[in-house]
Amino acid sequence: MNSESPVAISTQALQRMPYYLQYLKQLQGDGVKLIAAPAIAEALGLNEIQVRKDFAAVSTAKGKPKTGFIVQNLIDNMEEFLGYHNVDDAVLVGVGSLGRALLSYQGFDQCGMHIVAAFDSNGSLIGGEVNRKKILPVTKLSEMCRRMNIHIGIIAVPENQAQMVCDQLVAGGVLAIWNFAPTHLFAPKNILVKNENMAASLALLSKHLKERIESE
Amino acid sequence: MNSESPVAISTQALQRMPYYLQYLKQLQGDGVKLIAAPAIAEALGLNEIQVRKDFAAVSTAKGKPKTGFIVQNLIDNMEEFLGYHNVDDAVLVGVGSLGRALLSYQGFDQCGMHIVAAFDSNGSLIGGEVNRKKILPVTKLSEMCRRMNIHIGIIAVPENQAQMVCDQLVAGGVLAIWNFAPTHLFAPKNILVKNENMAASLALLSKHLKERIESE
DNA sequence: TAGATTGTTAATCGATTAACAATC
DNA sequence: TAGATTGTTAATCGATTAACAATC
Repeated sequence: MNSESPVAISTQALQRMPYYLQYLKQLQGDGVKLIAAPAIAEALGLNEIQVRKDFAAVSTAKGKPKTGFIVQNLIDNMEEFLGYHNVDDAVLVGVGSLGRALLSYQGFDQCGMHIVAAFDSNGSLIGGEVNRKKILPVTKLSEMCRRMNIHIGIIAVPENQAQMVCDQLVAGGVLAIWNFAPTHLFAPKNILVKNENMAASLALLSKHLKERIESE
Repeated sequence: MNSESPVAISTQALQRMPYYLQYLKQLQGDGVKLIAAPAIAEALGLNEIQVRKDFAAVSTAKGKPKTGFIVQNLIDNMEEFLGYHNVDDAVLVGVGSLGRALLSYQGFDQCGMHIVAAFDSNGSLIGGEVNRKKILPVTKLSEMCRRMNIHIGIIAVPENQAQMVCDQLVAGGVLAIWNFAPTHLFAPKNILVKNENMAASLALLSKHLKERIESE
C-alpha cells in the first residue's frame, strides 16, 4: 500500500489539509508568494514541526531554508494530493432541513465532490428540486447510482432508515459514504464510511461546560 | 483536574458516548433490560475491551460477569456524565442555509443544548424567525449573550466573518464555541472551540476515492 | 462446576513533539 | 558569516488492544 505516496500520511494530517488550503488561498489573495512553516503554524495554532511534516508528505518541491515554501506550489500539491482535481459525483438521500442545507452548499465542487441528484421517500417532495438538483424517489436509488456511476452517497435520513439507505448505496456501487445520521452503519470493509455526528461534537461541548460550571 | 471523575476519559471515548446512547435507547425501546459489552461492541463495530473501559469511566454500578450491564443505568450514567440533564443556552450566528438547518434541528435539546436566538447582519432577515427562534441584529450579539447568560455560541457565518463573530461571542461571555466556518479561530485558552469542518471530512473521502480509482 | 464476562495491568500502536544536523 | 528555517531521526505522549486473574 501507499505505492504512489513516498511518505505515509496520517488521517489527522489529511484532515488538516483543508485548513492549510484555506489559509494558503487567503495568502494568495493578499499577493503573498512565499510562506514559512513557523508562520503557518502560528496562524493556524499548530506545531511548526507538524506543519513541516505535513508539507513534506504532499509537496513535490522542497522548502528553502530561511525562505520557506512557494504558496502556489503548496496549493497545487495539496489539491492534487487530496484529489480535488478529479471531481466525484455524489447523490444525497433525505431532503429534510439538513439535506436541503447540504444541497444548497456551494463549496463542495471545489473540494472534489459534485452532488448530481437527491432522493427522498416523501412523495410530495419528488419531482421538485433544490439548488437545481432534482429530487427522485428513493426506490430508484441503487439503479440510478449504478447508471450514473456515482462514487459518493450522502446519508441525511433519520437514524432508523440510515442502514437501509446505506445498503442500497452499496448495492448501487458507491465507494464512499458520508453519514449524517447519528448511528453506526455496517458496510463492506472496502467502502469508506465517514460519520458526521453532531451529537458526538455536542458531547464534547456539553461535558466541557458541565466541568466548567461544576468547578465554580 | 478531573477531580469529580474517578477514571480519566479520553476525547475519543467522550465522542463515542452518543453512539452508545443511541444504541442503548434503541435496546430500551425493544424492551431489553440487560446488555453485555461484547454485544455492544459487535453492534457498533468497536473493540469489546474499549467498550468495557468506556463504561467503567462513566458507570456508577459495576457490570456483572456473565450478565453485563443494566441498560437503564448506563443511559442515566452517560447522560449525567455528559451533562445532558443541565441544558445550556446557545445562540446561533449566521442564518444561511446551514444556519437554518441547525435552527430547525429538533435533537439538540436532548443533548444538553437549547438554541434561544439567532443573529444575522442581513437587515431583511432581522425580525423574522426560524423554528420559533427570533433573528436579531448581530450588533446586539455580545450584549444579548451577556444579558441572557448564554454558554454556547454557534458560528455559521462565512469564513471571513467568523473570527469577528468569535471575538464578540467571547466578549459576551460564552464558554464554548461550535464553529462551522472552515477556518481556524483564535480564542482564549479557557474557551472550548469545537470545529465542524465539512471540508476536513471531504478531504478524507476525496483522498480515499483518488486512491481507489488510481489503483484500478 | 464450567464458561462467559468483568475489570485492570501491561504491551502495542499511531501521532505529536523534541532534538539536531544540513543549508540557504 | 550568523541566524533562521528546513528535513529527519529519536523521544514522548495518548489511545487502543492484548493478556489475565477475578467472579457470577
